[in-house]
Amino acid sequence: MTDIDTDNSPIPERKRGSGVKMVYDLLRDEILDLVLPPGSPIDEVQLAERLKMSRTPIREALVRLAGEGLIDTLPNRSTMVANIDFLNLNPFFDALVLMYRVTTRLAAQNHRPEDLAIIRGFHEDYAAAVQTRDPLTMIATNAAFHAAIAESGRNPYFTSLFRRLLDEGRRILRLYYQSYDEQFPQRFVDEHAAMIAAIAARDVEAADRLGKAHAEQIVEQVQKLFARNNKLDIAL
Amino acid sequence: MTDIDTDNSPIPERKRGSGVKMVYDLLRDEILDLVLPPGSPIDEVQLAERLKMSRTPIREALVRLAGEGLIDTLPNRSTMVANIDFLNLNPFFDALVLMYRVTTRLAAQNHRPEDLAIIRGFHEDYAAAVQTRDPLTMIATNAAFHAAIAESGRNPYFTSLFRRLLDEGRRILRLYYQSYDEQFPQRFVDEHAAMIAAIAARDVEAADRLGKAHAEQIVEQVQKLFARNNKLDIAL
DNA sequence: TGTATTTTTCTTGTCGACAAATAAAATACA
DNA sequence: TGTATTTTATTTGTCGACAAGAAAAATACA
Repeated sequence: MTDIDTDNSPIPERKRGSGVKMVYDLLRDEILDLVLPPGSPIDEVQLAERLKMSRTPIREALVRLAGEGLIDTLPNRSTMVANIDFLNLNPFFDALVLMYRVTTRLAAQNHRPEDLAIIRGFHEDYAAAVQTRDPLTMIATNAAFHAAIAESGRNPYFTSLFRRLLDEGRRILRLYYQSYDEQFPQRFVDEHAAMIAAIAARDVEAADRLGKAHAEQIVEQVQKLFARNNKLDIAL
Repeated sequence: MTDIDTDNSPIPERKRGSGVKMVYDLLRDEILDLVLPPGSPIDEVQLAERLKMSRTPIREALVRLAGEGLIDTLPNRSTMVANIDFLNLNPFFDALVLMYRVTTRLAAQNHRPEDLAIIRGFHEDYAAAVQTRDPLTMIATNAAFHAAIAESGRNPYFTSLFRRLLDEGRRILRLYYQSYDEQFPQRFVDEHAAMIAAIAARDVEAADRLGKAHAEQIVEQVQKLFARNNKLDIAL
């Protein structure tokens, strides 16, 4: 009964063609929620046994994840969850701030009425998650909120880069919420509301400004956190 | 003797692990050079026979190409070369201009001495291609030149998006050079030289300005071309 | 002749197996 | 005891095969 393998899954049958997507979604979530921390080895055979499928669909999912930079594959050797370069997050921050600006700006320009309903939906989900103080849900709904804004801007190139950055951000924020008190999320709720207002009013400049401020505020907080942690590490 | 299949390839042996990359590189080149035009069907079995390998590595290459948006995969049905939305290139142009600016700017900021040699190398390759009036090489070396600038800026997020845009640009420019006279490339050579100078001088603002002007100039030309073509199409 | 239904063909998604490449363990040797 | 070499074990990359879905062809029916 001390069996680690939890194979009482009641779904032995699976639709044709859903295999890759299933593995992809599962691994992606586990990576972004740090269930699989950076550097974790990923064993194809083990996964195949756990999900009761052959290695072929699993490999294809891994190829896709590697393309998105979520895992690293050493030729002929192991594959593992991609590491985060905490020592130099600047490229990440630069890209994040710019994409916050651009996507919010484009949303103000190009959104359609039906987009606002979706955006407001995620906004409320995030507010609810802040109330219940559930970090994982907070992080995920925050990312979904901004991804929805980007979608309404209707530039697939920006959207896909922004999605990738938000994904990476989920992993970084996960550490943030683990070690920092959670007073900021409420402020984010207010800022989100202001962004929605600017988008709805089609005020491009205001949207740009708010997106930039929102992003820089997040960056600043994360940088402050890491600066403190680094000092602690050195002190030890 | 009227056999279409050209299977007198003198390389029956192939190193382990090189299969996927080989297929990926081959298909990528053929797609970007429009040897496989947008909408072309891609048959796994046919490819497997041509390259004398099983379908497994081919499928993995296809998954990767799909992740980069170069092919579209219909579930349980065919997979084909991704189409280009000529009717609305604005998202592409917006992203392209911004990335030209950002990458050139970052290059001026973050490049190292050894980067300049690489950049100048591609610059000369491009100038040479202009002399010989070889469109395919012009397009490819132009993309390589700007990709090298992006690399020297050292922001992998921007670099990968820019690479994707340059790839897409290769396909679009391919049509440009097919139907337009080729007097512009020489002007591009001069603009490239100016960009290199600004980067070498670490003049961030000048680099930004030149990158923007260069990009907008290209966009303008392509738009002019398509406007003319559209009118012709309507006239017919 | 035109439409609906069945049959056939073709392509894809998945599987289990095998061999090459690498890492780990075991052994030999100084 | 420590290093070099062989042996074993593990894991990956590739293969050929098969069945599910969808498209095309063939047939039935009006």
